[in-house]
Amino acid sequence: MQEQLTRRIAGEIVVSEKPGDTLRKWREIFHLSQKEFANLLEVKPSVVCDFEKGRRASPGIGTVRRFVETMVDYDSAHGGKVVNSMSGRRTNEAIVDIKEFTSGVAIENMLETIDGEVLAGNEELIGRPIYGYTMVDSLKAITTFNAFGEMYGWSNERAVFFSGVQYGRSPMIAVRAHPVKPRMVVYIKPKSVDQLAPKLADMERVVLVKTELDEKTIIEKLRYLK
Amino acid sequence: MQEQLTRRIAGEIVVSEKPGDTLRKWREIFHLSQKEFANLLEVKPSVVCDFEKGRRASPGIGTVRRFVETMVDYDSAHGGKVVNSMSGRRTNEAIVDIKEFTSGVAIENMLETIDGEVLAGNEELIGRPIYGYTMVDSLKAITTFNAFGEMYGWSNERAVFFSGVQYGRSPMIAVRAHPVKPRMVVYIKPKSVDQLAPKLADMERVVLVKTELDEKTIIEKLRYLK
DNA sequence: AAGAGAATAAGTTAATTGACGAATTATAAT
DNA sequence: ATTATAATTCGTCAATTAACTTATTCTCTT
Repeated sequence: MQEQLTRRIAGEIVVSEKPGDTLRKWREIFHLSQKEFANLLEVKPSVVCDFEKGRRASPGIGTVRRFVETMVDYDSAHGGKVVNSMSGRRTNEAIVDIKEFTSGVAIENMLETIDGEVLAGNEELIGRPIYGYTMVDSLKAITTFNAFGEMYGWSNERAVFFSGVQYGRSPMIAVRAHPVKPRMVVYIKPKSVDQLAPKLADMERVVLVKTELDEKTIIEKLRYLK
Repeated sequence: MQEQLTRRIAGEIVVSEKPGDTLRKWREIFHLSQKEFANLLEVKPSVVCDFEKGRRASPGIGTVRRFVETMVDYDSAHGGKVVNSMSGRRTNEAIVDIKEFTSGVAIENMLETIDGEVLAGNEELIGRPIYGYTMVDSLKAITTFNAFGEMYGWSNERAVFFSGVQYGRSPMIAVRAHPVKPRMVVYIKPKSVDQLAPKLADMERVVLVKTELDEKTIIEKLRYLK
């Protein structure tokens, strides 16, 4: 949550026409005076002012990061009023885990890691890199309206893990129906796999895989993958 | 959409442990070689490498911005494969408009701009600043499951405009029910306003306002407010 | 095994940042 | 009106960035 917000603010500052104004806006949202803020940062107030007033037109990302993190951390340490007020959003119980890698991971690599059996997908598809994954509970994902949009993290070049799979049909149908497609779909301990599933996977050029590892183990193993 | 993605990537780079890796990740997602990317940026390939390899530990935000915008613009200009693939999310038809200001706007200011009549809220509440607004269609917002979480932009210190208001009760009840509260609620041309609404507003310390301007006019006027 | 393209490394220079402190100008609050 | 307190301006200077060039090392593909 904090991380999310930190990224968000940082992004806004970087892209902003007037980074200084944006920084100030956030300082004010956090109810900090320049002086207080400067104290937290262990710099002089004039430094804060220089940034806000744009004398420092293109601060380094280190500086931006420090500034933003300081605000967010400060707030968190004081009850997280602001941070929490931003968090009444985007928690979907269907999503068990969602993560981005810092760099690409070849699908083959992930296959090994999760001990996966390929149900659909050729050499070429398996060679492609993915940049993150999402793990969802199938039943909840289907009943929780809107879950499929939220499934995709920041890149759709990712793997989607489904747990609680019965026949393995619905998840692929959902993938087919949704405009955004993942590169890889993994069924976690499916009861069975309907023959339609691999067909749909082929049509969508998605690698379909099943694994007998359980959710926890998978998350654990993936933690150390990039 | 582009803007969104640009901010997102920029934020990720700034906060990243290894900004260079993150930059590279995105360059790869956009399917650009260092050389191609360097050409687009009109710099030498070694410059790209310098960043990716972290020789530039804390690049200026101007640089980051240029890099990210170049990738995103390039993609957009070539069919927007990547940009569009990220966009299968977060489109809620209930939301008519949503915007963040670059700096705080006093509620009083906004009142003038939209020619609003105060139904609830004292001096103190009216003096507070807001940092953005969201305009929603009441009916859709209520029928579209989950809309109330999405209503809040990046700060909840904002105004929420409701159009299509019948009795003006439901919107305030929704506000009351939701954990995150806006600072200001505006009814656009309400048919009537139930007496319960201002009571709820008082309880929540929210400024409740009605205006007889229509949606378009409001959006137009707000465009020039900060 | 050779050769091409991509990626890294290293050396260099001008421009900018990051930070300070002192002086100045708002902005409240008694 | 007076006194704090907060915010801004600006000159200065060491440290860093941004960018170029050229040379070297990977990594494929044929």
